[in-house]
Amino acid sequence: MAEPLAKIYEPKSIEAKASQIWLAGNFFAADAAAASAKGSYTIVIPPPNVTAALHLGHALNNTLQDILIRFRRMQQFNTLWMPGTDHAGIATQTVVEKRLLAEEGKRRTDYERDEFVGRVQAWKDEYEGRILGQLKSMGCSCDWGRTRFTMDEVCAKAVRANFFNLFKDGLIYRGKRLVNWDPATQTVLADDEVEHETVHGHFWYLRYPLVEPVEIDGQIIDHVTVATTRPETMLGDTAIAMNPSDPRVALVGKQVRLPIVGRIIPIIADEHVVLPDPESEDEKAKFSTGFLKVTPAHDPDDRQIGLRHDLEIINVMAPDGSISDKHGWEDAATPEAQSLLGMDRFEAREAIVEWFRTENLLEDVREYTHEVGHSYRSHVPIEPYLSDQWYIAVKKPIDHLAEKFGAGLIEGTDIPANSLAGLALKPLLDERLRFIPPRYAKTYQTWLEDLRDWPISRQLWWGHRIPIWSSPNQPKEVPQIAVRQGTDENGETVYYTCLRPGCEAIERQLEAEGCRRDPDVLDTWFSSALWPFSTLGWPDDVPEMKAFYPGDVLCTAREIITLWVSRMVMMGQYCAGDIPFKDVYIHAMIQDGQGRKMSKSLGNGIDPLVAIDSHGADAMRFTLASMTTDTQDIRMPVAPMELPDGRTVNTSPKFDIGRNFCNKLWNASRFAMMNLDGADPEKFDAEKMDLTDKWILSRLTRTIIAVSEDLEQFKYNEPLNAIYRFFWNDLCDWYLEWVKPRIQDEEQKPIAQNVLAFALDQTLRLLHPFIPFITEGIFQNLNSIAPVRKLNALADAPAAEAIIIAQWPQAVRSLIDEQTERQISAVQNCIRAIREIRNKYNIAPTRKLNASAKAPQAAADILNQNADLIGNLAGVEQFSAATDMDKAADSAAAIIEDVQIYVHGVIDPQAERKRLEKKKQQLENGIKPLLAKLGNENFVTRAKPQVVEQAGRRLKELTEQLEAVDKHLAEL
RNA sequence: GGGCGGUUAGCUCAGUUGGCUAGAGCGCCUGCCUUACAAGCAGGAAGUCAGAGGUUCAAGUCCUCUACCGCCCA
Repeated sequence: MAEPLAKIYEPKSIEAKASQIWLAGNFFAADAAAASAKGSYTIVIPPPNVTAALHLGHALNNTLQDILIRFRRMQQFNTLWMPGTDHAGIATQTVVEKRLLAEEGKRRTDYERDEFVGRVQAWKDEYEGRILGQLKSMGCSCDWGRTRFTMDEVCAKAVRANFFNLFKDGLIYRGKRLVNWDPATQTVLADDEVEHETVHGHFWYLRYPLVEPVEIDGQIIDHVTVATTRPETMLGDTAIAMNPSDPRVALVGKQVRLPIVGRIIPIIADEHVVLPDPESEDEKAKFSTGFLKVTPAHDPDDRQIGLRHDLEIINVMAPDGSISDKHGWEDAATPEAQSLLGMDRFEAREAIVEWFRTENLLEDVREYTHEVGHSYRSHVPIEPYLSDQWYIAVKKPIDHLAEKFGAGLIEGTDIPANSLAGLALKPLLDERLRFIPPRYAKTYQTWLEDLRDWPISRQLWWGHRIPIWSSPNQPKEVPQIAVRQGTDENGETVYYTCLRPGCEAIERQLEAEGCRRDPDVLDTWFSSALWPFSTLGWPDDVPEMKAFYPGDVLCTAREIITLWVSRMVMMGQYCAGDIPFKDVYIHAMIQDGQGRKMSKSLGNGIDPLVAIDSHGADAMRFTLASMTTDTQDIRMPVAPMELPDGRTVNTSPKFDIGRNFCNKLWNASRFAMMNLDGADPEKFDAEKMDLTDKWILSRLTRTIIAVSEDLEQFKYNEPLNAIYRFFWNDLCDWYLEWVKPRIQDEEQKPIAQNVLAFALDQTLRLLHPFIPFITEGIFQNLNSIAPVRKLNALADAPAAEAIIIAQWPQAVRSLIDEQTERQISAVQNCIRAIREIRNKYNIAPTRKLNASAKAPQAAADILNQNADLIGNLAGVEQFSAATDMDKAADSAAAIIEDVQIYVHGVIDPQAERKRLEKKKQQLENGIKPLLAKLGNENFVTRAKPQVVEQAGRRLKELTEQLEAVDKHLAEL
């Protein structure tokens, strides 16, 4: 026999107790060999970054996943929730670099590569531990024994295998492109790692002198004026472009002497140049001078112009964004140019503008607001930078996949069905991949349709090192390697060799032969893309792949749809031959009370562990789930609160919702169990159930149906609301109150006990996915007090050693009893009416009253039959109803539908008049629109007949009630 | 610039295929420490459904436009 429930609900102790039970039972573990008639159900966790501890958004994300996995586990699927963390290349390296600089004053380059990686590894170990600890505190029922990390051996093997396959299929290539360069972290970024921010900047109008003045329409022109937002790039200008339809087109072919540098550059004609038009709505035309400085090394558009006109490419910056003549700028000969070397790009901007001003070559400065790309990690402006990078060809057909996935372009796109982009797009179009809510499918589709090749190399030290060795000499081909020929930065022939995983001997041999391994690492998303199967052991032939792949649902935030979801689908198809999940559930973003993102810098974040300390893990989960609808934001007011241990920390008063609910559940369960002593299922007789028993079982059944259907559809707020209403408003407010006297009655007791035990059991099971700890704790006690919960042949709650593996409630539809529900509803209305009168007349709760009711025969019968129910909850001693009941002169009256309730001996004419006048007003308000409707011939002839009939019936009812009210008023 | 959300009670939000008097929690007001629960119980007040127009017998719900707030993408 377990201890009875503690008097006070204490989340901490119940959390510890439940965790212990789950751990001891090994209930989270998934067995690839297990047979389940239902099949398997798999979720892979979106691996949190090891950059930092989890925030409330993660708490939401993982709560929702845990709800799904616990629901399916109770439905007896073979469930796997795969946990793990992500190495988050650039993000983690950046935070560690910042910390090293702050704490030790050292930069990355002050360390050897291995040493630095070791420091990041230490950070990772610390945060991985914290993150997994947070997840466990939240109650996440992940299979912890399978915990993976994107850079561990198992995942690394998958990365190597996939890279090799892509390379062998010719999908990985070396390309020289203008990349999104982050000068702060000194790495290339993919397009979607660039954030566009509005910047209040300027257009500077710079005069470039012509080598020889030109006469156009009698005017001598000795210079052209270019408008630029980035004057510092002028050092790398290699042409001036103008639109061929510009009236000054005679200038084409002339030459300009580039200020500061002295470089002689041509004026060329290119359609790209926007003609000036000060009146134009188009910003570009408004600010344009008609002359465009062309800097192919530092601007994507200029790069295109440069390619069209075969212009020289002069890179004037070092990788850190400072002005440099060491990276492709060879004519920095003038003292002015020399003086700029080494300056940061923004310092150089100022210096150059100042130079133009002093030289009287600065024609104008105009304010200009525009969007500028910034690094999503370092937040510095992106520098378009020409460099060699590894790319994945996303729209290239893959011949050997044509048979499986089809070939040719997907209709309406330029995407071959058997290209990587096609592999990701097709399942959506075929409706095999589904987004919830559906609107997010568009984000996914548009992104894939506009996709460009994916740059995968990153100039970082923290990540999967690119498995390519290069050499000027062609290596000997063996089956474990793939070789491609290319040209290096200097145009020399180079052989790129890629190796399968597990060929360390060959690697050493290649290096001994002088092959150099690529120093770069892979984009983090390259390994994340493999997560749904790398974690299971792909590419090895393991039982886990057969048992748990493809998975079922991915649960994530919308910002990650393009970065991650798309790439998982792509690689799932390419590597494992199938999509990694059927459903993508996109949940809301958590904001603070003012609708701002939670962030460290604003100090408005909430640590899940703090919420657990302040309110309990179940309370946090309850609140998060109850706020989850399909909207895209959740506002969570943030307020500091003092914890028992003295810390003042951010939490949210919103968690009160969950805590109050848990407290209620605790107390109601405690009360129920206090009364379940000696409960014996053998003594249950369905024939002896009273109206309240049948009613609560009917309500319970409806709740089971609703909750099950809602969870199938990834709804969270609705099922929780349904249980809330059932548990609090039906079970606690009414059934428990009605049970109290029955427990004292030996005849009634066995019936009430069994129904109560069953209802409590089912309520706990329905709640378990949402609030696992408290339900487990109570369930254990219930197992001791009433080990068998069943209602003979009517319904069964199969026993289980723990609720986490208990069978999900089965709806017995025959228990739904509409007549009973209507009858109880009439009884409740009667009770409420009497309570209202008690309240209005300020009658002490202890004072017993007499009451009567005038009602139609059927209603009168019900009320008479259930007079004790009314008596118990309304404090009424004598009650009787009849069709011809007279209203005693000293009684207060209430009119509810076709029933009139009289409460005797309490009349206060003034108060009574007030009440009745109010009721009259309400009735008139209801009657008015009905009269208008029914007086409208269009309504009567065109609305559905049952609607018209209903309105007529309603009008009759309300009119009768109004007559009754008038009668009572007259009698006062 | 393209796309997507939101605007309903003081606050935070529900509201399905258009159809009885638009709901909940918190807060507020009144009365209760009633032997499960004051983190509670009983009762109550509170809404021009952002604005304008349209479709319809009927619009919080469908359509168009406007305003404000926010997100994603370029």
